[in-house]
Amino acid sequence: MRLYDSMTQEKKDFVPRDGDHVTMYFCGPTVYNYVHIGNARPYVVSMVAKRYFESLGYRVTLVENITDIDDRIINKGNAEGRDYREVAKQFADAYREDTSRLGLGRPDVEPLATEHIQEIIDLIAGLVAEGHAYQAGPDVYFDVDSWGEYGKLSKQQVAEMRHGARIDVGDDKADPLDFALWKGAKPGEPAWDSPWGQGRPGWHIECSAMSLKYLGAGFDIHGGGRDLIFPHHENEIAQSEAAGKPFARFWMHNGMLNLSSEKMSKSVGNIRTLRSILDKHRPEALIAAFLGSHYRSPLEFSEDLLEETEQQVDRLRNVFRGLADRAAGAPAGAALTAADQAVLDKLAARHTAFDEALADDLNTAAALAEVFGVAREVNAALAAGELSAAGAAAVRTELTGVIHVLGLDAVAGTEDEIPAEVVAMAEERRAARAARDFAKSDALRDAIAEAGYEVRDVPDGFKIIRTR
RNA sequence: GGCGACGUGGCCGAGUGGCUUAGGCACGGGUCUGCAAAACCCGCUACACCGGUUCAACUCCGGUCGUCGCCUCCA
Repeated sequence: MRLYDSMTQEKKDFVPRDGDHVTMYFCGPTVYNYVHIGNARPYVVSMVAKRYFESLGYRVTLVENITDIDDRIINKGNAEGRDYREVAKQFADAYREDTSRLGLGRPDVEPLATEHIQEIIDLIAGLVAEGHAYQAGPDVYFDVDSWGEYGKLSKQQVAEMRHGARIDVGDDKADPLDFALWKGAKPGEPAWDSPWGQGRPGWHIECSAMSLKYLGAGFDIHGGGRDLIFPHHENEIAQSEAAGKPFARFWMHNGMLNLSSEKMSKSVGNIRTLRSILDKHRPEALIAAFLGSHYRSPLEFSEDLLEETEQQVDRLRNVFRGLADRAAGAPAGAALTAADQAVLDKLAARHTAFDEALADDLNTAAALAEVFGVAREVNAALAAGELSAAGAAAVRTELTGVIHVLGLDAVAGTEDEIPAEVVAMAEERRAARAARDFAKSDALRDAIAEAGYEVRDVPDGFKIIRTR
């Protein structure tokens, strides 16, 4: 596979450090509020990347942290008169709940910063001992000047950065670029004991400590949003490598989401939370919206986009419905016909193209196009009656595997639970149609639609499907 | 100012030096249907602008215009 690396700014052949084992770390959210849809993109990208690697036969360990100690969490707690832990717990739970609704499973490890204070302290102590960090008052800072490679990821010139840098009043930094590894606690703030007194970890250090703990030095892929390149990832590299730990081998950054017309602002109402989207749209539609463009491109996010992808997933769902109907009652061990084989051959070619698309820097948009190509070919074969029951079953099995990689498993689900009253209305409608009472028939169809279902007339009767 | 993206047909969005009609959505015309829906078939077909390189550029190079992200907390 070829994977773009933000460090070298080019696509490189990806070969895991450990043979058949891929190690990945993605920066997760700081849980001071419900996560917004922007937070969902790296989540989806990482889970799809994991599935792709697994489809290639690799074993994958994906670590995605949850930052549960941070100024914003503390501030929120203070503002609401609650303990910061309560705030962090509430939104960490909400984050897991919201992302789980996407149906992509969970990362293998989801470490919390507050459960790795010792690892963080050990890492900082090492940096202090090596002369890469220093204590200043109650705080400990990383000495940027001591690390010659600072700026190598963001391509920022240290001298340039100093120009525009601001020094916060009250800081004891020796250099405006130095960043906090450990923040001394002010009265009333959450704190842990450390060699430098009571305090809490700075933001960047947790990711270094936890990625190195779970994946070891020189792990394969570190990902996150583009906006994390500076300072977050730059700092992670500096503090990790200065501590003698080679860091990530590939840097994978996803593009930002733009909210059309609605600028993401701090004012609470403007933020599009993941849960608000999922309350209104099926998770597959959101996933399709993300996968429809390349992960590195900025994505214009809108209601129109979601409505379009709702149509797309409906299309895929219809393929599976058609396949399931055709495959029903397939006799075990039935031989495939030549026509079946022709369809399977086309599918195999699409599958190859699908894999090749993903092998090129995870080009999900091109991969998805192949899936739609299959949809057209399969529908055509179905319409022409060229697929036997056994053939349809074989196609369905193969196609299910393909869409699984993209996390679109839900479109393969064809088992809609239809309420008895809806079925009764459909039966009544059938009778009305048989009696050529089309006014009544149409009224019943409207009533069924009202109930959230769609009735389709098929040769031997009707078919009911759930709409949203 | 520094770093980095990007400008593709009605919309979204891949991609490549000389056939990809990418794909989806929307739209128009058909087939099917009592009418629909779904599905299939057909159609609509682009590459911001100006130069240059080349037998050949949407694709390479240079410039112009425009949009955007980061440089401060941020997925």
